[in-house]
This record gives sequence, structure tokens and C-alpha cells, in this order.
Amino acid sequence: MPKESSTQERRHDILDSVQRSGRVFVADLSQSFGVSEVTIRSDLQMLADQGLVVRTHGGAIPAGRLSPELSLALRRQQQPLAKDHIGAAGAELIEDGDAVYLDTSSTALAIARHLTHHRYVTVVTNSIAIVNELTDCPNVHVVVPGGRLRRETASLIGADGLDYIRQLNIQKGFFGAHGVTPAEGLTDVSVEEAEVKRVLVGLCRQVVAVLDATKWGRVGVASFATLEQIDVIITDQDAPAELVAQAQAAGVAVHLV
Amino acid sequence: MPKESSTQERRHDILDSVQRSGRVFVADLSQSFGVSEVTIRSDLQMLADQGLVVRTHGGAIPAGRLSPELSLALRRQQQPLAKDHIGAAGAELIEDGDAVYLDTSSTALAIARHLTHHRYVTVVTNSIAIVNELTDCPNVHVVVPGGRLRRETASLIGADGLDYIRQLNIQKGFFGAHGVTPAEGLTDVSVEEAEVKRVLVGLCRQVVAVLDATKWGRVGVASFATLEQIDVIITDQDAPAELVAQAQAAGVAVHLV
DNA sequence: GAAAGAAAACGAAAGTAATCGAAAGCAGCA
DNA sequence: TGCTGCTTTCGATTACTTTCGTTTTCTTTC
Repeated sequence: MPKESSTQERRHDILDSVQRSGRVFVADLSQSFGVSEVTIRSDLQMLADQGLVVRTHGGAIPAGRLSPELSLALRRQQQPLAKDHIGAAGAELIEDGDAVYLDTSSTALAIARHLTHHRYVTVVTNSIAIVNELTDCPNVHVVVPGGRLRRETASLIGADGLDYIRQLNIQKGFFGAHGVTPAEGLTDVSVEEAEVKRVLVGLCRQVVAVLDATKWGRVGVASFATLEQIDVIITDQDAPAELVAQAQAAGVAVHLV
Repeated sequence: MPKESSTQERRHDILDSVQRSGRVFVADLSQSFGVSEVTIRSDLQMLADQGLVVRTHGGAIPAGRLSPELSLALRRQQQPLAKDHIGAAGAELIEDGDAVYLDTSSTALAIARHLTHHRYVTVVTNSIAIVNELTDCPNVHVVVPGGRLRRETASLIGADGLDYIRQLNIQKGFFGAHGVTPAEGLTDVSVEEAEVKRVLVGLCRQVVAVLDATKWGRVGVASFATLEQIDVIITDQDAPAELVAQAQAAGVAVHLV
């Protein structure tokens, strides 16, 4: 393993190593590349933000190593209280008679769980997890635009359903994201899904981002909404005050829950 | 089982083991993974919290799945044997590489359950039950054309996804029906769904009807395929011989299973 | 079948070691 | 001069252990 390579080369080599060996350790990579463990952790964080690896304690594994059910379960398990609070607050923004779009994030699923007392609401979603959740809610009308099954997120992906959605009048769209920063706005780890979300943001009358504190300051590989395009951000109390202030300065109504 | 795996990998492997063997024991897992029983119990607790396993005394069993030890009678309640046989026969008509349409009938679901050993198969379906079933089959590519949720059948209805389907080359379409007679052909109880099925029959290169004996001679309100449009009927041994003969006279290959 | 005792399993708590990530500072380069 | 990439430092977090009181299950006896 060569030393004195560029940052980009090192990250490429690290990714290659993760994929070849199936598991890497921070300590080993630090020794191999002749850089500090903090630098390796920074590299792995970048690769994780692009959805290429999954960070583990002491190292990383290839994205896709874990089964779809477990990947989904791990995502749902993160910040459960924050997501529930954000979900409840998101549901409170939904009025009887509304047509809303819920994306495939686990925070949008938390919103769906709080719709049991709403009436005449239409939910448009490509999340199979949300469809399953709303099967027991006869008061909610569910529309699924369609696409190809992506097991890791129990959702349907692709742009084919956009024509369907364009025919609908969607009052509010609720979007999770991999990260949010003032410069990059809302970002995702999948370029393809970011492209679809970008169109959806344009189709919704009101855009609501639902993010827990861990998402602030983090950047995924593709942006899908600038701060100016966001009407509301619902987040929890741990959200960093400085970034919240910058979002508010850009005109976003930030709800801390 | 290698040591030095991460927590996520261990839990993935534990979940896999639960699903493969149908039952696991804390003591065995502790020995296999080289960690304490408390750690294994913590792992199982997390998997149980997420609804992936059910904790038992001393171990765990799969969640939402029949354990191999459960009685055959309970399996029968789960799905009648005739449908399972028809489903198995339907799956045998599906070749690796095929793109097939499965409708939202419970017999089509039986087909989906027999696809675990197929490769490179694309399933096009609006049945949420089938999507859920195929979540565990990474070898099967799933496409969902989309529509409005119909809770009674865990499926999506409506003609909106037809444009999507028209772009696809579907070798075989598998259709359940409310009834089949020589005069009316295949019939359904929903005029709306019959209209969609009629279009779908026209889009599939080969049309396969999957019907148990109770469907012969029965008539729903709307027809969606004449006998001449049907290539194969898969049915069980109790199908009435005279109606079977008439179908055969009309050029249908009837498979009795 | 009920009761009693023993064994197995559980989960909470506390402790330890490893790992993490934020922050600050420095060097090199355009 | 400002930016990038790297370092060190250090408080926080994670993952695992052992211990021990509690609970559940099994076995034996009546």
C-alpha cells in the first residue's frame, strides 16, 4: 500500500479494501496508509456519507453486507424518541382533507404512525413500510406512484411514478435527508433518489424537512433542495443552534420539538 | 463463525441463523460468536424490539414466519394445499430471466412463495402482499406499477400504472379470477379491476390462469379474457372434467396438479 | 394436578477498555 | 493570505465483561 498518496487515491484504495476483504479496521488502515486514525475515520465518514460503506465500531463493512430487514431496523432504531417527536409534530401540520407526500425515510414513517386520528387525508408515498403501517388506518387514503423495489429501504425507486404524481395536487411534502447544511441544503446518499426528490420538491406547495439533530452539518453526495426551497424544518432540541440560526436567516421556519 | 466481527455483523448473522434454523439458543450463539451470553441476549433483545425475532426462554424463533416445527395443520390454515400446488406449478413455468406479471390474487401469492430458487426473474405486480413476500428474495427483481391502496386485498388498484407496464416486455402473465366458464371466459367481481386485467392480458405474451376447482363454472360481473386468449390453465384435480374438456377443446393447455 | 425445590435463564448495574468525533493548531501550497 | 489536509488532545460514547438478585422452567414427590 503506497504512502504519500493523495486524499482521493487513499479513499479509493480504502473503499477497494473494504470491498475486497469485507471488513476493515481503522487501526490497520492507519498503519497501512501511514496516516492518523482520525484521518482514516474522516475518510470512512466520507465514504459512508456517499452510501458506499457502513461504519462499524472500530472499522467499516461494505454497504449491502447487512440484510435489508436489518438495515431498515438499524435505521429505525436510531434516535427513536427524536423521530417520534418529530413524527408527531409533522402529523400536527397535516390537516383533515390534505394530500401529502411522505418520502421513504424512517422519520416519514414516524409521521405515518401518528395519522390514526386524521380524517380524509391522502398520503402519497413509495415507502412499502409506510403502506404496511397505514394498512390499519382506513381513514387514510394511500396512493403509491410505483417503481422498482429497493429492499434496503423497503421502498420503490425510480422516476416512472412522477407522471402519476404530477396529476395530483399535493399540499405538503415531507422529506427526510441524509444531511442538511446552509451551503448544500438537503442532501441524499443516492444520486438517483436525489434527482426524483428534486422534482418532488418542485411539485409540493409546501416543503417540510424532517430531520433529527444528527443530520445537521452532514453532507450526502447529492443535493435535492436548497434552504430557500424549504418552508419548514422540524427537528429536535439537540440541533446545533448556529446552523438552525442560519436556516432561519434563509427564511426557513424551524420547529424545535 | 469468525471472531472480531462488529456488532452489526453479529446481529445480521444471528438473524440469518434464526431464519435458517428456525430456532436458536443463547448458549450456542455465545459459544459460536465468542461473546458472553449477556451480549447475545442484548442482540436478541434488539432484534425482538424491531420485530425481527420472537424471544423464547433460552433463545429465539423467527418473527412473522412459521417455524418448521409448527404443525402441518397450521400451514394448511395459512394457505390451502390446492393453492400451494398450483403456485408451485406456476413457478415451474417461470424460467430464469423471465419477466412475469403476478396479479393480486392469493394464488399469485402462492406462486411468489415458490420463487426462492429462481434467478434473474423480474416480477411485475401491484400486490403489496407479494412485495412483502419477495423482500426476502434478492434474486427476484420487483417492479410495482402503482395505484391506490385497497386494504382488503393488500394491493394497488387503478389504471395509472398501465403506461408503466406498456414499456415492459412481459413474457408471462399469471391471473387469478373469480370464475371461469366457456361462455364468459375469466371473470372478476370488480368491473374496474376487470378492465385493467383486460388490458394486461393483451400485453402479456403468454397468459396463464391459476384457478382452484371452486372457480370453474362460477361467473363474476365482468369478463376480462376469453378462453381463446388463455394459453394455460393451472388447476387442481377436483376441477370438473366436462368444463376442463371444453377449455381444452378451445385450445387451452390445462395442467392438473 | 398441585406443591416444592432445583436448575436454567434473565436483566440490571457497575466497571473497563476501546473507539469516536469535535476542536484547535500546524504545515504546505496556490 | 487563505485553504486544504493532517496532526494531537480529550471528553464522550460504545461494546463488552462480571456479578447478582429475580424470574421462569423443569423435575420430583405426593
